[in-house]
Amino acid sequence: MGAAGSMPSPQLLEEYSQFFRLLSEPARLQLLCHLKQGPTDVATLIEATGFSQSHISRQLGQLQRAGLVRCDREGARTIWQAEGDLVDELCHLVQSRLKQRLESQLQQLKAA
Amino acid sequence: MGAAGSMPSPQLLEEYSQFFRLLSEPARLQLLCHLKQGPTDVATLIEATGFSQSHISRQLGQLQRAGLVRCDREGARTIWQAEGDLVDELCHLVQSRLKQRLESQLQQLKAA
DNA sequence: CACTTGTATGACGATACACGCATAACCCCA
DNA sequence: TGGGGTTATGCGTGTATCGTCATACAAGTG
Repeated sequence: MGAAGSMPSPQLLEEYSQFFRLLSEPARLQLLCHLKQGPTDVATLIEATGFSQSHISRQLGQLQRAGLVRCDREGARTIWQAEGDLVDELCHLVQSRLKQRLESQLQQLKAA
Repeated sequence: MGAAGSMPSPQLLEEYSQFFRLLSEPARLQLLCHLKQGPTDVATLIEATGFSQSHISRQLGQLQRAGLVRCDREGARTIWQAEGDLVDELCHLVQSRLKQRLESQLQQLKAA
């Protein structure tokens, strides 16, 4: 979405939106956060989140296809871990924005 | 989602996901891109995108509530414009990731 | 090989949301 | 104040996706 004059192609817009859609689900963000703490097996994720096993498996699958997560089979178990800092950076930017916005609203209230 | 040890609160995760959900719709990204070109009235957006008037009105409403867009009433018409560079930065990060990922896959193919 | 444990997947109900149509609310100008 | 143009909203429909249950698949152990 660069400067004026350049419109991203529909395909690129589609890819952007698909990526953001991945992060639009609290369950997936929660799983990513847990994996940020370090490699984790599924049993731990189940206990930590309360989600069903099948649900977790599906969400991890989606995150894996997007390259946000990877897994190593350790015997029968599967150990999952987050891959890359992209999501952290995105969340950090969004958090700054949210903070800034709330402060702005606070100023509005004070002025009134 | 900072470093190991800090888990965002469920409320914060919810806010993140709601924000990303906004960007998970190609129609909204497309509207944002058009508004990046400069302040635009709704008729132009209708012609540029082919969406119905009601659809555009709803999407702009959502973007406005999130502070990504603002409008000035110019007589009967409403002129809309994008606000801030947050989405550009987010898209830039995602684009880098997508590029990097494709190149990696290309290397895999070359090696095989 | 049976058996246990751990993971992925098909089927399904419930829910959420995009998108258009019709219409209401709004704003300007005779 | 009434009429034409512009934007917002109630409603209906279609579709996608979450989340669960049941089940198939994989991997280790007796």
